[in-house]
Amino acid sequence: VRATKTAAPSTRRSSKQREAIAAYLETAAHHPTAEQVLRAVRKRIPALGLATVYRNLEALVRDGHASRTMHPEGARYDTRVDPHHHFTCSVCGIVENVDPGPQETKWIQAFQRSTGAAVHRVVADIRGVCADCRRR
Amino acid sequence: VRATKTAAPSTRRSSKQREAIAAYLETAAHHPTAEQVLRAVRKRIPALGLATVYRNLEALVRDGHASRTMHPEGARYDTRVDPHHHFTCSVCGIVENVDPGPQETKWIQAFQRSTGAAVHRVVADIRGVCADCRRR
DNA sequence: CTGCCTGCAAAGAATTTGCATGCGC
DNA sequence: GCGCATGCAAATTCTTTGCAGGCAG
Repeated sequence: VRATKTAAPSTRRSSKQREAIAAYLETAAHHPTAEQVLRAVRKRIPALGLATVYRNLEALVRDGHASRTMHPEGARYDTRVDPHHHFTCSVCGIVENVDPGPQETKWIQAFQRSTGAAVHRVVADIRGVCADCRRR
Repeated sequence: VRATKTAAPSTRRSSKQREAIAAYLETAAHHPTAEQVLRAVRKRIPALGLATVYRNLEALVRDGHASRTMHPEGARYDTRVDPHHHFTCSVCGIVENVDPGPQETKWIQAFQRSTGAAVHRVVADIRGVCADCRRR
């Protein structure tokens, strides 16, 4: 019986839980919350605990395999770790990835020049109505 | 004794709490959290309750006098309600407002044209190191 | 074996809500 | 006087942590 400190799992060991969570995140396009990951992965591993989901998501983020973004409703996870943005439709609630554009790069470069700051990362939260919802 | 439902205060009535909270937010440049607003305003109104702060901040946001942005550490409030962005220095933690630039407008226009979506709002979360911290 | 990882439950942290009281009108 | 906003405390929600046992290596 020794001191414990149940932090995020390291990358050393595999477990079917870890693999299932990572696999689900790969296929999930909707930037799921931890709750949604739990419900989805429980279809394959019914005994899965929420704490395990959080611990593994934390590890995935720490190791650069996923990213975590804050929404008003809570944290959302995503396997895209390269620079990109999010578009949220205020009608249907869908969250889509948006690639950076050349105009955006120029904008950031101008910002760096004028302020003297060094920019490491830009995440834009774009809100509006998606094409599908506009048609209705 | 009647049914109650303590929601955000309406705009009809004034209270010194409400005014003090709004006034502080006007002068606060650091995009304070609810906790920080509480501590600051308590210097003038020691009995101020945290729930009152939350309720009034909610009302200010609802009425378009303030905006709420999610940071990994929690919600932050700001009196700027026109389009703008946030730059967070990862060294000193300061949060600064960033005005939209012409390049950014072009970027969003290109996004709307290519996707067919209608964009209502864009908030960029820019992370990096500010000029002051870079000099050290 | 040995210790990392899991599941469950309890602890924390942030935010919201219920109620009785008091202030603004 | 009436009713809305406040203050306090309890309730919620989201996330993290403590343990004991099981599985991977």
